Amino acid sequence: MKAKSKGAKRRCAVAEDAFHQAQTPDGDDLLKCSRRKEKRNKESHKAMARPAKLPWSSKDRRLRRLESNERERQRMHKLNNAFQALREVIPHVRAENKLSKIETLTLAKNYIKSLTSTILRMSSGHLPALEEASSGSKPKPHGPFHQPCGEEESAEQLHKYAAQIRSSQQGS
DNA sequence: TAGGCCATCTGGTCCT
DNA sequence: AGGACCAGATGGCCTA
Repeated sequence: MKAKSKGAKRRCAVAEDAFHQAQTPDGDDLLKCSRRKEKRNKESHKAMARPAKLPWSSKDRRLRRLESNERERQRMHKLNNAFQALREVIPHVRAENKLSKIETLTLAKNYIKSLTSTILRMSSGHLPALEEASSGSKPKPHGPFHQPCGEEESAEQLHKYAAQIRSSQQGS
């Protein structure tokens, strides 16, 4: 179990940091903020040879950076929500055994493949969607249904999926 | 203690 | 022009 409060704690720290920065008129002095910022400042001195054309003051830049950070946080939260939603629709995974992101993606991929194989087998390789596409206006060039998928591959995918589930359950 | 995973920050690039 | 997206860097937490 990962520390769930970490993000919030860090977020608070950062917000506080930003607050202090906003309070202090000395805009270029980021050294007091954190070791990370200190280090990054040092490293990026060369690269930070910013063109003088930037219209913003250092205070404005800071403000815009903070706004960007917040947007990025929200974006990542949405991404994580999507990951969570994905975790919840992958069957046979115990709730307390939270899948990592990479596990979620890999498991989902194999699950989709196995379902696709099963569907193809059950429909003898003739899916309505496929027929529509072939006779209709716009054939879809991409997608799992267009991958040749025989019995062996189907079994292999199912086996792969089952093995992953087993290993993820044993790993707890 | 090393390694895995994660959240966050950051600057660059793409897109609208 | 400004927001979205991306990838790299960093540091914290947890586990073997």
